[in-house]
Amino acid sequence: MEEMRSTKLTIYDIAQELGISIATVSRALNGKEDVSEKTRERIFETAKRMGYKASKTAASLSRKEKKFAAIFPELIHDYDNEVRRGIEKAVQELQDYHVSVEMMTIKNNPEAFIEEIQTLANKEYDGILLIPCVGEAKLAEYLRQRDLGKLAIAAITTELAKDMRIFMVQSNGRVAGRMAGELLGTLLNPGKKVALVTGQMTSQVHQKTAEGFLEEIKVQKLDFVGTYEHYDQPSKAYIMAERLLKEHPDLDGIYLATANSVTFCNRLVEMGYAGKIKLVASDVFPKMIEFIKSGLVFATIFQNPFNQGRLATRYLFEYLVEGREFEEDEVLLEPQIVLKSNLELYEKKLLDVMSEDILF
Amino acid sequence: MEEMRSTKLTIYDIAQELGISIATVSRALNGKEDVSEKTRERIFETAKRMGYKASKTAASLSRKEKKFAAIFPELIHDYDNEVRRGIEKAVQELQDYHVSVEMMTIKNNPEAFIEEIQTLANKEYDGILLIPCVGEAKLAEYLRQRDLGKLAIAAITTELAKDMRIFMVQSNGRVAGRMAGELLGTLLNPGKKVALVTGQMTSQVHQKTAEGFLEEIKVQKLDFVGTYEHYDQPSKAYIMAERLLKEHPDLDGIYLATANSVTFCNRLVEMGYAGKIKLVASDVFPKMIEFIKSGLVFATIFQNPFNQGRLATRYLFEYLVEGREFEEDEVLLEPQIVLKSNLELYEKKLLDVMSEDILF
DNA sequence: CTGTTAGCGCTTTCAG
DNA sequence: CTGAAAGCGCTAACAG
Repeated sequence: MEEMRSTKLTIYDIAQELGISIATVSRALNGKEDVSEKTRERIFETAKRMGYKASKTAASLSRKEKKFAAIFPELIHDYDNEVRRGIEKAVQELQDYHVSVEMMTIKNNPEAFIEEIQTLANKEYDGILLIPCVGEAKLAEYLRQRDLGKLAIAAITTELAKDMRIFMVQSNGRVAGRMAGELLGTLLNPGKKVALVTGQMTSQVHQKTAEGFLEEIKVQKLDFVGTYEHYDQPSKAYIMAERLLKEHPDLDGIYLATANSVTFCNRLVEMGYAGKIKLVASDVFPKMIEFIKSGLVFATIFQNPFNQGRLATRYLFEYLVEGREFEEDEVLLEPQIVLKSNLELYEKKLLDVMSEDILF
Repeated sequence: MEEMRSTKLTIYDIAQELGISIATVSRALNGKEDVSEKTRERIFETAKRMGYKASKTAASLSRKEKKFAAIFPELIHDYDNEVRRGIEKAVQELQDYHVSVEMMTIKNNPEAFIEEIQTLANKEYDGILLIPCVGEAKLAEYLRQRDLGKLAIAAITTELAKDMRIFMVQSNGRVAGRMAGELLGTLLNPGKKVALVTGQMTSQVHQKTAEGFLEEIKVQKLDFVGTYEHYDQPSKAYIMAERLLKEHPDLDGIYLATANSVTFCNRLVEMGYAGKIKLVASDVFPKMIEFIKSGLVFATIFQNPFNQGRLATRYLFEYLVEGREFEEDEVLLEPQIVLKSNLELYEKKLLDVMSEDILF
């Protein structure tokens, strides 16, 4: 029978307790300059003692607008699109909290990205949401050399030095890899041959995914024949499918660890391997839905890009507005298994812009 | 480069446009009595035309508190506990929105429940969150006979007549059943014998789960030997395990569609069937985690009770405060597959009270 | 470094 | 049925 909300304690109360003005209390609590260290301490102490909880609603009613920008690369992938939808969802949820988020599309190279970021920093933006572009390593390097002022960067599956970002949101690659391994293990008897097909191993997520996969492959006692990288380029994927099957014509299973595997799959079908090789893939996008329906792909590991976008936006807000601290610099989302039997739920998700994942 | 937030349009603007007071606009927009049909219409029309969006933050700053209660049965299950945590999470998220949620624990029978509900209705509560008690059918019947005034009921996996509740939140039983069927199908060759073990088939969720399972079993060409109900009673579950294996000593797989299957599993192990029969189960709770780790259970279908509680609370709030309409009377959450390889994520979830599922 | 004051957008008495 | 006015809790100038 516990009450879950006490009668509201306000800055007014704590000001009164201390015999000072509410303005000072507000300043202190929000970490503004211009408050003596001594009173600041007293304020924090009493706030804590009295059990004060700030009202976000009241705050955002008077606060000046926080400006965010989300930077997307041109030539948007299904993945980016989902991230974008997630950000839009978060914006909608935050609409009463006095934040604006500008979506911008930039040339897909680190130079263009760094310039845009610099510009935003100068334009007094408060925070930016960074979606992966090619050449992440370079971007990270450029970033070090710039003065971004107080601009806060939230990375979505993008590698940056830890001190250059507030946090990074991404899928739990290691677990995703293990899941793929376990699924192939249940599909195939011990000793069967499996390969890993991926985009670029330079990326940390892909590396972790690969690690998890290899780990599990060992547990499942499958025979690992090698990793094949196609750098997310359709032409390479095409050729690579041929090479892989030439080198291992008796291959039994493949884990397609990158979302950009359509070309690869198509080539597989052309070569008559449909149904002969067990496939576990990554992500859910229109073409993948078809592959699963047709039975070409047995399962896919959903990495929830929508939630990646949504969470990143929300966390950035909490960091900037509520002063939330992030001990864990990496926020890992749980990958989910999608089979034919639950495919419809994800199919719906892609279509349904208003989908209620609840994140809230 | 679109701005995602326009400069705020307030009731003040629409009052001015119409040459009336903001009070009237507020009343009309909130569906209060005491506004002539004519002005109400004009107000709605202009609000729409001007693209007015109410500010929830401003509203909840002045609104009087909404009172909710969540009614739990005594002798709480793991399931209830998770639901409870979800509700608490939602309350925390809504803390600035001027709602209070009282958690109450009631004897586990429909009579006690109906009395409590009636009491709450008289005490001017605005809404209640209903967690399943035994004898749901009776509760539904009793409910019809009472005058609950304006009390809004949100059901969590509880069957009520549609006009007696605002909505019901539950897991997508049909899909869960299909998923279990597909998993058994990949584990077992066509023609193998499988059984369904469940709690009570009277409940709608269980029925749908069973339907989905049977449907998929057919697709997988497995041999279905029958449904076994143990009414969630440990003693029955114990005996039933024996009966099932006596009737089908050559059984190959079982889908344990109810969370209360620990006794059943234990008996299975005692009888020496561990490893001989493939098991797919339901939900994730401490004991189930052990079963999966040990390999006794291959997979379990997570039904996300935490999110059921969280969503229900949030939706009730949206209904009561924001006037949200629910075309879909049933809100179905997506079941998730938990294997050994991703178990750690769910294990963590159970422990981590503050887990960020985002739902939000 | 600190206090005063004017709102933010809305709901709710209290008077008509 | 409608309007005036007093806040809800907080922030942001503006004065000290």
